[in-house]
Amino acid sequence: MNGKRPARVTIKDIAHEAGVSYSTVSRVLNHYEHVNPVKRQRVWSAVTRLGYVVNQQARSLAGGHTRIIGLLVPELGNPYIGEVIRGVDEALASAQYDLLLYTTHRQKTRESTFVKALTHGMAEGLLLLVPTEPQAYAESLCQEEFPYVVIDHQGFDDYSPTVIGKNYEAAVNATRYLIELGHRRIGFIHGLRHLGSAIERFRGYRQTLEAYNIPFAPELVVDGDFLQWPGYLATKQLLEVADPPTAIFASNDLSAFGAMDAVRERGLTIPGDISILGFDDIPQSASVRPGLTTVRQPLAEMGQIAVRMLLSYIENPQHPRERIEVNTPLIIRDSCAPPAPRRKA
Amino acid sequence: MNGKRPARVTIKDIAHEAGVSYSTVSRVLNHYEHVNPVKRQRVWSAVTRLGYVVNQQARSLAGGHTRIIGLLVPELGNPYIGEVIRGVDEALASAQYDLLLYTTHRQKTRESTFVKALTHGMAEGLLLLVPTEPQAYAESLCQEEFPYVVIDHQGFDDYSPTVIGKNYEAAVNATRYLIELGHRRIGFIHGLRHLGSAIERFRGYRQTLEAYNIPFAPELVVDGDFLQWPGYLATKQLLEVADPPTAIFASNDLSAFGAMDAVRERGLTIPGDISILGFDDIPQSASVRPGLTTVRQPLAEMGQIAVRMLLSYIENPQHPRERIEVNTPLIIRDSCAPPAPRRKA
DNA sequence: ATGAAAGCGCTAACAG
DNA sequence: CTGTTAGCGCTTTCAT
Repeated sequence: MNGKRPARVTIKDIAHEAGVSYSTVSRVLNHYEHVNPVKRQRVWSAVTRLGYVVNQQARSLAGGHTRIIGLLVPELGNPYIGEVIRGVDEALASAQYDLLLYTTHRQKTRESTFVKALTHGMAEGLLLLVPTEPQAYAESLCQEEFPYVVIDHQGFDDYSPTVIGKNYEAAVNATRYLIELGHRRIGFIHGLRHLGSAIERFRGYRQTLEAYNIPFAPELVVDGDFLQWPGYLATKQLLEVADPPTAIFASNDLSAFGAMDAVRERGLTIPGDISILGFDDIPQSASVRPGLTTVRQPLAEMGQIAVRMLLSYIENPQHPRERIEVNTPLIIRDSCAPPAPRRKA
Repeated sequence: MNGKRPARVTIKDIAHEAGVSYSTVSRVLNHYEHVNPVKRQRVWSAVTRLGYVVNQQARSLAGGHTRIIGLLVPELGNPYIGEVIRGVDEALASAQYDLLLYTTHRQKTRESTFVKALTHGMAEGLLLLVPTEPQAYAESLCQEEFPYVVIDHQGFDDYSPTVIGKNYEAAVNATRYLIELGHRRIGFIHGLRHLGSAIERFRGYRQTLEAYNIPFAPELVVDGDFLQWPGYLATKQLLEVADPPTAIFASNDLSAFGAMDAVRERGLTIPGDISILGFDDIPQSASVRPGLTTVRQPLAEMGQIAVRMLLSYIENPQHPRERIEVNTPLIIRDSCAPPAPRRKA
C-alpha cells in the first residue's frame, strides 16, 4: 500500500552477503566490541557494496535509539525563533541527531498532542521553545523521566530543565539606560501577556521607573504581542497620548520595528524625536536604519545550550536537571539618544 | 536501554479493555468502514480512557503510513529559507503531516545520506529545497517511485517534479526597469555560481543589456554568494571600478542588503547616488530603509504548492508529475531612481 | 565470539 | 463483520 517496496536492502541481505549471521551484522552495526575483526570487515564491505541503510523504525521498535529529537516551536515566521532553531540544528547535527519539528501555533491541544506522539516512540528527547502551557505535560514528562529542556520559558515550576535569558535584569538595564539618557516619559510595548518573559520585562521596566521616582503611567503601556504590526498599532496609540513618550521600550525587536514604522509615518525622526529600544537582537536589528539599540539574547547559543543539556540527560538519565541563565547585555546602536529639548507648553 | 518504558499503552491493552480483538482495534484506529458501531464506540472510549497513542515506528514498520515528510534545506540562517519552510509547515499541518527537517549545509554527502535515510522508512515523501546536487539521487528517487518535489531548483533533468519562480523573465524585467530608469552602467551581484537560479538571473540580466545595445561589462559582475557579507564585499569592489555603476542588481535581497551597507559606508545615498534592486522579497525588504525594490518570489506559497503536489503524489502514485512555475513580479519600492545627472568628466 | 529465537507494536491478508 | 496469524527490520537475551 505504500507504493515503494523495491527490494530494500535489509540486515538479512547483509548477513547473507557477508556469510555471517543476522545478529552479528547487528553487532557490527552497533559497534559491539567482541566481534571477529575479519567478520567485521566483511560486514562493512557488504554494507557499502549493497548500499544498506538502517531502518530507524525497526531499530527503535526493537528497543534501539532513534537519534531523533523533537522540537516544538510556536510558529516559524519569527526571526527570533529562526535563530534558536539554527542553534539547535547546528548542535544536533554535530551530535548526529535528527530534528523533528512541530509548530504548535500556540494551540494548547496541538502542543499536548505532539508531546504525546513524540514521547511515545518517535523521539528520544524533547525541546520546548516558549511553550504556551507546559503545565499540561511537563509534570508527566518529568515523572516518566522523559528527557526534555525548555527554552525561554519563565518556569512556573521548579523542576523543568530550562535555558533562559535574564529578562528582568535586562529590562532593568534597558530602562535605566533610557532614564539616564534623560527620558522621563518612557512608553512600553508589552509582549504576549501570558508569557513569563513578557511579564518579567514589564516588571523590570516598572520597578526601574519607581526606583528613579518616575511615576508609572498606565497610559504609556500598550500591547504589542511581540509582533511588528501590533507594535505599529500600539505605537500609534502611544503617540496620541497627551504628553507622549520621548522614548519607547519595546518588548522585542519585531514590535520595535513596528514602533519605528509608526514613528516615521508620523514624520518624526529616530532617535531625534523619539528613542526606540528593543529586545532580542535578531539579525536584522543590526542592519535596520538606524541600527536598533536592543537587549541581546544569544538566541542561537541558547539553542545550542539546550541541546547540550538534553543530550547529557539522554546519555545519562541520572544527570541532574539544570536551569541555565544566559547573559543578555544591552547592545547600544543608534536608535536611542537624549530627549529633544522640551518645546515648552 | 532507553530509560523510559513505563507501561506504554499498546493496542493490545485497548483490545483487552474494549473486549474486542487486536485487529479490530487497528481497524477502528485506521477508520475502517466495516466495524460494528458498538465495538467501534467501545474501542474509542478505551482509547481515551487509557490515553493510548499510536506508535508510529510500529505502524510504519508494519506497512502503515508514517505521515512524516522529510524536508531538506541547505541551511537555516537565511530568511528566504525560513519563509519557504513556513509555507511548507502550514500546508503540512493542515493535512496532518509531520515535518522532519534536515539541514545539509550544502554538503553533498549529507544530502545523499539524508535522502537515503528518509526514503528507507522514515518519510513518505521528500521535499528538496535548492538542492546542491540532486543528480546524485533524483534519478533513483524517480525510479523507486518515491514521492518527492524539488523547490526552486532549475532542473537539469526533465522528470523531477518542481515548483520554481520565473528566474529568467524576472531578471529581464528587473534589468529593463533599471535601464528604462536611465541606467547604463548596471552592476550585477551574482548568486552561488553552481545554482541554476543564479545562472538564469544572470542570463536575464545579460541578455537584456544586449537587447538594449548596452555593452556587457565583465568588470561590473561580481560574486555575492547569496549572502549579505559577500554582497557587501562585492559591492565595495564594484565601487572601485573606473566608471562605477549607477545601479546594482543583486541576485537576492540578502546580498542587496550587503550592497546597501557598502554604498552607505562610502557616503553615497540610495537611490540618490546609486539604485539597488534585489530578488526574493524576504519580509525585511519591506521594512528596511529605503524600502528595497525587488523581485518577489512567493516563498511561503511555493512551499505550500510543493506540499500540495507532494501529497497528491503520495495519495495517488499515478498522478502525473508536474513542474509549476510561479509568477515573480517586480515590487517597486524606494531603492531605485533615475541615475544622478552625470558630473561630466 | 556468534548463531538461534523471541519479541518490539502494528497492519494486512486470510479465514470464517 | 471479526478473530487469527504472519511478518515488517531490528535488538537482545540465551545458549553454545
